[in-house]
Amino acid sequence: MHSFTEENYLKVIYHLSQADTGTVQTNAIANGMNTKAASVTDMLKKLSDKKLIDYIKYQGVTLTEKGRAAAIKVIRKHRLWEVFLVDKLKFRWDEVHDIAEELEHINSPVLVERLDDFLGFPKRDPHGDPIPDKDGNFEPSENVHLHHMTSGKSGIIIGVSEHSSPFLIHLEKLGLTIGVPLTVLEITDYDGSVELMVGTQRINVSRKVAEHILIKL
Amino acid sequence: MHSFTEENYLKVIYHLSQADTGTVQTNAIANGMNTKAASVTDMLKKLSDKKLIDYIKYQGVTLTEKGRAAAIKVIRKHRLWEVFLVDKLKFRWDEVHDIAEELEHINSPVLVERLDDFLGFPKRDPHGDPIPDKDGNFEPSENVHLHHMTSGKSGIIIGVSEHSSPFLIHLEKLGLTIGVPLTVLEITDYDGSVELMVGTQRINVSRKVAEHILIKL
DNA sequence: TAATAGTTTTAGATAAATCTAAAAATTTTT
DNA sequence: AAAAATTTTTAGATTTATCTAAAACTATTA
Ligand SMILES: [Mn+2]
Ligand SMILES: [Mn+2]
Ligand SMILES: [Mn+2]
Ligand SMILES: [Mn+2]
Repeated sequence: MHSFTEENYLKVIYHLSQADTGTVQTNAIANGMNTKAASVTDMLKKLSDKKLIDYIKYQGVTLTEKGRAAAIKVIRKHRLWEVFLVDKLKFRWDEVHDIAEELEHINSPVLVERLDDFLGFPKRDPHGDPIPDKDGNFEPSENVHLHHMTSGKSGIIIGVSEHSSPFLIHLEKLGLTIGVPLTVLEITDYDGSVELMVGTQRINVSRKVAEHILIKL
Repeated sequence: MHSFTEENYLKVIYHLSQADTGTVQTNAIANGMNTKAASVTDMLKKLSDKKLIDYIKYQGVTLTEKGRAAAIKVIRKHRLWEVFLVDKLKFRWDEVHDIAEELEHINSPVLVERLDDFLGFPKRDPHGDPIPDKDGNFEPSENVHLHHMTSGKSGIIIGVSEHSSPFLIHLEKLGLTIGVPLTVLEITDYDGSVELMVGTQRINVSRKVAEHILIKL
């Protein structure tokens, strides 16, 4: 089995390789892991020895099929536990990420399958992220980030790409939760902030916020 | 917070100090932790520095109030998760111990309270062990081990003091599960095995098995 | 293309938890 | 109360994951 640390590295590498295509850089991983580049290099050698990543010195890394499968297993667990916490234990969507960061490392394949069954095989977690099935398959969401939309376009909020409590509480205050329909009035040239119509309300969100809201057109 | 390892040491020390009174010996801990006496000595120094145990070289250890409270928190989590696995996820009682060994280290006080609520504040786990409440209180069971009973006495099975899958599956085969009423016919002098009446069935269990069955008179 | 800036790797240390082998202390037996 | 047996502790290594500082490499800019 893989250590907690190895699993967290794999998850960070997976998410970075989703964000932009191409190889993942040492510094980006260090940032994602809240650690130093030197520590990352040490771990990259280890993950490479285990055939979880393809690694060429100075050239960045990509996940192997084995590494990708391992990363997706962890992500599946994370998202299933988040559903459990919200649906069954009545946590709010902004409270569950940190607990799921711990629960995602529990190692029992049968537990994951039983949990999935107990939850009714949910397709998405409380933040709108797709939940991989037991074979690792999921519909890669065709969603667009709010800051990439253009004036006049409409859609509904399908998810968020940041899970921190302050961010989610902020969204809630603005009434911007999953399932809410909206129309983009304008993307401001000056600061990139987005002017929205939500129901009868006119709302302005900063570019920083818009970058973490996912819209289904 | 305490590391997983520290928590496991505290739990082992707690259980050993329940088993027989007086101080707990280094070798007993080493046995319980599947480690070597030298490693235990190292850890005892660390736990002593943290004021979790009272430790005098060569004289064994006892838990401080702080140490006892920490141990009981872990035990509470272990037993609540076992109830979750059996009641909600439909695991058998012999399948849950190892998974609970991992789940017991998840660190979120609010999660434990929500879980307790979700499960309906159970008083006992699937093996009949009492579940400490959020303040650490529980009724210390006044039960007697089967091998300490005498001929003619009756009672019902209230719990088991071993949680391994082979043992529990063996009990299940004999029909000796929690809640079953029985009468002791004889404690054999020769090998300590116990002759039982369970319903209309006459059953013989070895001393080794009898040592791990708890009876409420 | 040569200097500069930025990124990544190596070298060497540290902290946690473990180990083996040997020394020290305690308990049991004669 | 010695001697023997057992238990416990120390000394010194090892493994994993981390760090800082310096060296090596790559990319950018002039
Ligand atoms: Mn999350
Ligand atoms: Mn994690
Ligand atoms: Mn158990
Ligand atoms: Mn444990």
